[in-house]
Amino acid sequence: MAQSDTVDRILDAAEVLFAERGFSETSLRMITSKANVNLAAVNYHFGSKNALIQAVFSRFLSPFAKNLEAELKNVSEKHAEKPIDIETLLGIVTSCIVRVPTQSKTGVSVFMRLLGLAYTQSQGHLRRYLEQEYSRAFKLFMKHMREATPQLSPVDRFWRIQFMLGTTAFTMSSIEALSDIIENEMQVHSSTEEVVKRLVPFLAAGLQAPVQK
Amino acid sequence: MAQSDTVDRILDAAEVLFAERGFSETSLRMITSKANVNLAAVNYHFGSKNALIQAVFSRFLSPFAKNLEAELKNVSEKHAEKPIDIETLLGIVTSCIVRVPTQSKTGVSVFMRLLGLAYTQSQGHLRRYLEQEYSRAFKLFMKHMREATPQLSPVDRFWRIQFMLGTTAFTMSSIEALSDIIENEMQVHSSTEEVVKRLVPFLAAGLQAPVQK
DNA sequence: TGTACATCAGTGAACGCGCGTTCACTGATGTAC
DNA sequence: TGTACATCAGTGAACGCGCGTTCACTGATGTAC
Repeated sequence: MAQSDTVDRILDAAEVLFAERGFSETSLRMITSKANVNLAAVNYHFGSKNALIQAVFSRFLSPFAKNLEAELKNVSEKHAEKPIDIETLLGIVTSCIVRVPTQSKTGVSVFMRLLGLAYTQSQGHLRRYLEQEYSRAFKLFMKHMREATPQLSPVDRFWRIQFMLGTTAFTMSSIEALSDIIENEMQVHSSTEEVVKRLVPFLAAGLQAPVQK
Repeated sequence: MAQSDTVDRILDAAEVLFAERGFSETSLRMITSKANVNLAAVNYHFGSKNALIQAVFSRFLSPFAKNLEAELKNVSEKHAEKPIDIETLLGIVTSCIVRVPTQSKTGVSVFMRLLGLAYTQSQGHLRRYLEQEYSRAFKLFMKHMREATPQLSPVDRFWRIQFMLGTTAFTMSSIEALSDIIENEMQVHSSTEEVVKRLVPFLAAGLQAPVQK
């Protein structure tokens, strides 16, 4: 056991358990026993349970944000000042997500479920941490979103982007349960990648729907 | 204090606190002290915390399900065997939701946030209870959904309905936070009803989006 | 090269706390005879 | 009409439990002289 592979073992176990059960429903004792690590090691290495939660997110959000910023800059240079259309924009986001987990330890679906939970269960400290930590990538993405939907008023755009994030977050947070249901009822297997492929046209159509009255 | 208005006081307090904080983050002591009621009264009247959670949902879901079934039957008779279109269908659902809270004690947004949390935080017992209790209304709604989207394959329809539920649940569960943000940033006030009005075209467009490949 | 000390990852046991639940009890109201 | 008993809403205090956190400690490794 090399020096401080303990830290990674804790992060791996926490990532999986948080994704399976949520944050307040996962105790440090569950995490440390899954990781085969002493209970006190979490507070030794991370300081608190909240700091551990944030560290779990950093480990996968940091490479994602880096990918996203790079890719957005790259594509917008190719587009030579013309705005990127919505489908391309959403495609960039999903491809950046899919590209991360090779760096992380577990599959895409765990990653996705955590993203869903982050929006859905966040207890304040996490939301504040994420906003502060990834505001640059988020603002860049929003700039392109603005350019891709010039027909929308700021208020309509705001709400539609929230609807889009909501759909994604929710779907991702319950993707395992939903895949099981459809496998039972219709004998069709759905990978996370396939679900994302179905999600993109739904979102793009919703974003571009005519505004009512 | 008339006989067993205690029960209603507990339900009122629990409804508000669950909506504000989620289920496992709300303790019985918070509920009973807000309700000005003895701690033991919850277990006396409901038996357990889980049973209280279910009771909170029943109190608003039962009239909603009743409204919905009646309205669906009513409108489909008028349509004389022709399928109801999506916009009308979604309009029926939202109008049935909006019509409930006069029977319940608190506003629409609490109701909505609870609906969101039910999907998002449900700890198994709640999901099982809701599925069993309201399967008839749900199946009726699904039948009309099927007829309104004949162009979709069963798998596509399944996923798009989940996307739709997800968008709604998520938006409703964070509607307060989002309304605050937009009020700060753009000086625009958004009532729950207005957000729902924005949501419907988004959902309808997503549901009817062309299927990719 | 040897010794003394500092640093650091990790440990085992305990801490205090808030939780859901239980239990013996009270006091008001209804019912039977 | 009066008495004995049953029912029922509500109470106060305690129960055991699992939680996140703390603390004194160990033992290995690195550093200074």
